[in-house]
Amino acid sequence: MSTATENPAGTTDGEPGAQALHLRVLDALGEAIVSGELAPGRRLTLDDLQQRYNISRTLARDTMRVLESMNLVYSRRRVGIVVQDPELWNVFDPKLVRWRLASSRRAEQYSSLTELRIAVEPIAAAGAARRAGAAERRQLTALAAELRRLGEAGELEAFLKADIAFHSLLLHSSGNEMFKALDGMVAEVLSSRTQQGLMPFKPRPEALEAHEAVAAAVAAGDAGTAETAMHHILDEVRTAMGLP
Amino acid sequence: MSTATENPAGTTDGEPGAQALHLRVLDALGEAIVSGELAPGRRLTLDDLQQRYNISRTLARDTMRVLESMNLVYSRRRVGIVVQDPELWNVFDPKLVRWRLASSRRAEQYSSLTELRIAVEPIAAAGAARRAGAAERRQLTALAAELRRLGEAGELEAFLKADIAFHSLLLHSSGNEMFKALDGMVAEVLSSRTQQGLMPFKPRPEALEAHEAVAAAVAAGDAGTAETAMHHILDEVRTAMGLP
DNA sequence: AAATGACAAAGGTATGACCTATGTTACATA
DNA sequence: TATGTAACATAGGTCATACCTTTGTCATTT
Repeated sequence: MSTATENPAGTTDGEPGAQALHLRVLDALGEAIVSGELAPGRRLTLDDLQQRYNISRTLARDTMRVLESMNLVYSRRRVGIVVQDPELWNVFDPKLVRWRLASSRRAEQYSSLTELRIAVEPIAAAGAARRAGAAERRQLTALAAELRRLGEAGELEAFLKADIAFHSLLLHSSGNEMFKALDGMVAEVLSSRTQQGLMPFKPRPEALEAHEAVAAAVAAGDAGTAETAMHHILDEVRTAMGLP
Repeated sequence: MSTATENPAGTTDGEPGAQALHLRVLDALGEAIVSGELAPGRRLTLDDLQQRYNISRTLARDTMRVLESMNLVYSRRRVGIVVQDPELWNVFDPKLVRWRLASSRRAEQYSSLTELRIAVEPIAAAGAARRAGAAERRQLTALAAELRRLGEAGELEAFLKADIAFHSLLLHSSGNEMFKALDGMVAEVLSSRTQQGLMPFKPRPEALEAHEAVAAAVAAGDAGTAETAMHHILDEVRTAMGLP
């Protein structure tokens, strides 16, 4: 086995420009850890990785370093690479969230994310009411109107898209860089609700009103009202998901 | 320059077991990017890194991979390593937070974190009221009592330590893994308040009462009250920091 | 039983080579 | 002149190998 001629990393090798090798290995290993296939405390060596994925030491090290930087593993001389306790993982890393959503533990990840939404989005709405730019306020109002139109027409797919745009824009208008960084995760949660049939055929009128209320409050610069209205939206979500 | 004999990475070489080389390089580069010394769009090459820090290509690549996984840079063939726009950074990565707190932009990082606390901690308190274990409830109550004692005695350092323990335990009792992961950042914010003299000589009585109220509500399993009481604590913080 | 020292395993680091994608430039063509 | 195209050089991607350093482990000694 001089060079990696034998289809490294178990790729099906179908599409040409698939992905960089190190990313595929990273994803594979990350998913293995997150799924519990490689349990906490499990010890690996660079040699294991090289053989398991048929890669060079360079790539094994690259992958390990990234995993280490996410606190999924740590490495010690003479010991090897050890899978960390989940308590220590950087659970805000988008890669990790993605892996968990793809695993059998997806339900837990969703409820964590939903609770995070419940916490953050009202404050983000208040922040937007204080700090959003004029264009953002206009766009938010427009999106709320579009949500009503699409919702009443029962166009669920388009509704989802607009809903994601609404919540994402709100986070971006909040003026808090950490809130902005949550937009991908919120989009993920919203998509999944629709895909898993957790959405009613038509959005409830209360939800439509609440979105309009948020947009109006943000447009008016009324932080308190924006926060409360966003709370109403999330109460909808909470009950829809059967949370307390 | 055959091997790295000339004091690589600019270490002062004083303490023997300082740190792994790759971590020092990572910190140095991360801080350089975060501080703006390496502005977004700035292009580097692996060769640059090797020379700048007097390291081998192996380490330059390791460092780059980690930075890439944090979205601080991206790398493209024939182009090099490009510093990303701050909008795209993984701002929840603890390393990044640490670098920013050490930079001249620390104030922005603090206000982002504080707003995040304002959002998360009340919901975490509510979660704790629902899901905390018996031992956690007892310990929270004990910590609230200790906070009163230390606060009234004016022992600021011990108070800070207990305060951190209180908020950290609350996050850990919330039953939400993502909230748990914020404990280090909350501790950081709390420490800084005291160090920067933003704390009154003695904690305000209202703050002490609010901590006791949170503990009592969690102990009683009263989620709504716990959430509200935590809001009061954070209102204190908000006004102390001069936020709206 | 405890301290000590030899040994070996595994990551840490350094080099050098070759592969491959891709920006750039120059040239040829319409 | 504008445009498509082919050659070229650059810089990361990947691999292989070698040596250093730390640190578990185990046998030896006291």
